[in-house]
Amino acid sequence: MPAAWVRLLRAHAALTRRMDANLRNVHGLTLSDYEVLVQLANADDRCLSRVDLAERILLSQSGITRLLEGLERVGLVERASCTTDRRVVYARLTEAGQARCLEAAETHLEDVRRAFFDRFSEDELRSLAELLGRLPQQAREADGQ
Amino acid sequence: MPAAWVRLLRAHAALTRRMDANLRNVHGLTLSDYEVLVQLANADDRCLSRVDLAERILLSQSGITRLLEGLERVGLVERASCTTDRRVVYARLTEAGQARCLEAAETHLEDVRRAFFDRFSEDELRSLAELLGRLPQQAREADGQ
DNA sequence: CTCGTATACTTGAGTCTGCAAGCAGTCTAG
DNA sequence: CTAGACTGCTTGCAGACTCAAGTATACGAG
Repeated sequence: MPAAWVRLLRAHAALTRRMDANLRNVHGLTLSDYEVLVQLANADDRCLSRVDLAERILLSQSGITRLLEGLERVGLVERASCTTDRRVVYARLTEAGQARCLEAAETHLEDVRRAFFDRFSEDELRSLAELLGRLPQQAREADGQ
Repeated sequence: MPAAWVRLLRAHAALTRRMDANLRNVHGLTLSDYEVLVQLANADDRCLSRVDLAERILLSQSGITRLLEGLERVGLVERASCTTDRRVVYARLTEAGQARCLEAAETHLEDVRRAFFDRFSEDELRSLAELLGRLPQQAREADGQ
């Protein structure tokens, strides 16, 4: 029987491919694009700094810069400066971004439903989440080496 | 509480980064490189076709071709032709490849131990593996849509 | 105030990967 | 036997991501 680690690798590859392909085809968004939109949609003022974003979706800072470039170009996100620290450049979700995020969520949540809710009971889902939560969730050492 | 899906994404990102970095630093191998070596080491005759390899480590065929280019260049893997079907080009683990795979395994298994065995009991590990195994494990539709 | 260090972000260069197209070998229907 | 479909592999191109270096701003010690 393949070990948990191998299955995690495969499940990740299989799921992200499927979900990314669906988001692309239906909404013209990458899975990463979508993750950024969701993070912003859930943030205070729909506004987050590059650094925060990088931490939340586990991407390097330069990755975030370039990802946002694309989203800014198509008007889903806009730049906003911080009044108290001029180094930070907020990424703010626009109205269009909010709308697109909601549309894409339908597709994505349907994928998540098929992948998770259709295969597990509520208890199983809770326990899967609990177990996965014990694995490292951050790139940097701090959280559990 | 973050859902299972989010935790899976993060755990994957955190773990692969850590493990990939270790393999690179200590042995000059990518995590993908290592996975290929392991698959070959476990295969009959230490020999596998490109297609088989692609399926096993969930990479596209072109990805495999280029990955093997690198491993061939440094002599860890060699090409071998198939007597019954001249389309297939086997990738065969060399002695050097076998040796390198064993060395790298030490580093990698230590990482796996820290990430998994130190955090879960045997029962928990079994149940994590079982739950993960119910998620799609293949890119193509067939296995569970 | 100012120098040194730390932080937020951007940019350049390079790597890894996938998709689509192409080539070569295989198989099947007629 | 042969035309057409299929399979295994490689290649051109483009995209997404990282690392390292660079710029601008902030902040603490003296």
